[in-house]
Parts: sequence; structure tokens; C-alpha cells
Amino acid sequence: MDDQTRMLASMGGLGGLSQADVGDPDSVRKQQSLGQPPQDIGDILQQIMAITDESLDEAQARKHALNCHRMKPALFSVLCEIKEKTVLSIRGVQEEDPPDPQIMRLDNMLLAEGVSGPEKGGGSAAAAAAAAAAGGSPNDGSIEHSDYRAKLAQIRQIYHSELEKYEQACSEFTNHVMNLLREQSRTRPISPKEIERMVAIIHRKFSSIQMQLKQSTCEAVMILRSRFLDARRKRRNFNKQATEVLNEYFYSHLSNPYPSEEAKEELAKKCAITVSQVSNWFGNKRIRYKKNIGKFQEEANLYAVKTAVDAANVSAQASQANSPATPNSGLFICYE
DNA sequence: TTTAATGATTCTCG
DNA sequence: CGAGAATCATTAAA
Repeated sequence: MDDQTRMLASMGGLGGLSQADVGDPDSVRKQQSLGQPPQDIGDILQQIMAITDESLDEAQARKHALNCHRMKPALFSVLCEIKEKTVLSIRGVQEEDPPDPQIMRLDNMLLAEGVSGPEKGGGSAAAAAAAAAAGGSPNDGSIEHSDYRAKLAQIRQIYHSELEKYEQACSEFTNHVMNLLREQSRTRPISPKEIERMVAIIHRKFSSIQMQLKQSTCEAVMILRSRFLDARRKRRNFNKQATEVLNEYFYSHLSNPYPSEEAKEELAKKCAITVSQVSNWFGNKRIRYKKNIGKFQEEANLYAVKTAVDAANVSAQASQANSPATPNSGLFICYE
């Protein structure tokens, strides 16, 4: 066997031109058409069993001979060309790769929710924006909001770690495949273009995985948001002391029960609720009082007495301590 | 279980 | 944008 024959033999699998093919076409047809798998596997096993150190050495030697052969580059380039031409016809199907509108939408949403994009800062800013949009001053540090933020942060963290994992796996896999192909390109006609295409295919696959990740993250955020909104609807009655403070203010300003922004803030602080809750309370109270003054008369009297008593106490204390009168308590309570 | 009370939301209007 | 009004949804009382 001279070098050229041997070379052809070793390339046989790919080019479809093995000695067996040339020498005995019938045998191939027999194997392919009727298909006798048991025999095939048996053959293969036998071949594997027959591998010896010498045969491995021989294969290595053949490989080396092939690599060094002066005709190799020319032959490979021709084979690559042929391959390229046959592949070209198939390629058109999966060629187009425009920026997916779906993935853009997901990206935008993740960015808006502060999941992707700049780290911590962006996230809390978005949460703060959500809090502000929910109505109320930005420092409404209610439990739900911090809870929401915490959950969002958790989602963000998972998202980032997963994304990183996928990216790492993708680059690892790509490297692996590229190395493999480069290695094989020494014994098989593989053009750089083909490697490039392979890499592109891998990236497409991984980006589809990434899209799934983004999608599920979006879903998680949506669920969190809806739960958050629901949670806001779940109300808890204010504690007794808070209601008392609010009622006191209301009935002692009955002629003009519209607390200023500062007064609201003060009340909010006293009652351990938010300013918007104070606003809600006064809105509700005003309308409900107006609707049925009779029903609230008892309450009104009660608080009037209370503030009157308080005022009396305060003034008594004040006169006792000989200190200036307190500025703002029950001054226009004239209940008898 | 029904009902009243109550905090929150949503809408319109000035 | 804030107030009023209607309404929703939950809680507490009956």
C-alpha cells in the first residue's frame, strides 16, 4: 500500500470513498439495505477487540503520514469546497437571525423591574419607584415594601447566578467544540467557516435557554407583583392607640378636618402608619362623618370630653409648673 | 353565618 | 394633585 492509497483509506469515512466501497459495493448495499444490526455490532466489537498496541501505533503512524503528506492541503481544500457547496443548499433554512422581538420584550421588562441592568442600586431604585407609584411618600417603609424588595432581590440574584452559569457553560462548551473541531480538522476536511457555523449554532441553542430563563424570571416577577398588590389590599385595622390619636385630631379640628402635610406626617409618626394611610383615614372619616353625623355624635362627644380633660390637665399642670401654655391642644374645644 | 366597621382603591371633578 | 364619592375586600362583632 503506498502513501496515497493509505491516505484515501483513512479519509474514507468522510469522503465516502473507502477501499471497501470501491472494491465491493455489494457488501455496503447488503449492510445498509437489509440491515443486520446484530452482525454489525458483532463486527464492530470484533474490531474493537482486535485493537492492539501495534494497530494503534500503526494508526498513529498513518495519521502522521497523512498530516505530513504534501498533497494533503490541496486535497483538504478541495474536499472543504465540495462540502461547503453541499452544505450551502441546506443552510438557508436556519440562516436568518434577526433580533428576536420576544427576547427584546423580556429584556425590557427585566430592565424595568430592576432585575437585569445595574446591580443593587438599580433594583432598589425600581422598588422605590414602585413604592412611590403605589401612592405615598418614598419613605413609606412598610413591611410589604421591604418584603417585596427582598423577594425581588432574591429573584435578581437567582437570575444573575443562573445567567452566569449558562454563559460559562456556553463558553466552555464552545471552546470544547472548537478545540475538538480544530483537532479533527487535521484529519478531516473542516473549514474555518464550518467551525464558525458550529459556534453560531451552539450560541443559538444557549440563547434559547437564556430566553427560557428570562421568561421564567419575568413570570416570577409578575407573580410577585400580583401578590404584592393583593397584599396591599389585605388590610389590618389600626391599633387602638392609633385610632385614638386620629380621632382626637379629627374631632378637635371638626370645623376644618384637613390636616396639613406636616400635621399628617406628625400623625403618621405618632400612629406608626404611613402618611398616605393618614390621608386615607381622614378621607374615609370625613365622608363617613358627613354622611351620618348622628351616628358619630356619641364618638364626637367622647373625644371632645377626652380632649377637654386633657386640656384641663395640661393647663393645670402648666399653671402648676408655671410654664407657658402648650401651643396646640384643644384650644377651641368649647364643650360643656 | 350575617352584618357592621373599616382600610384601601378607583374614579371623577375642580 | 388632592378631595369627594362609590366601591371593594377584609376584619370584627352580632
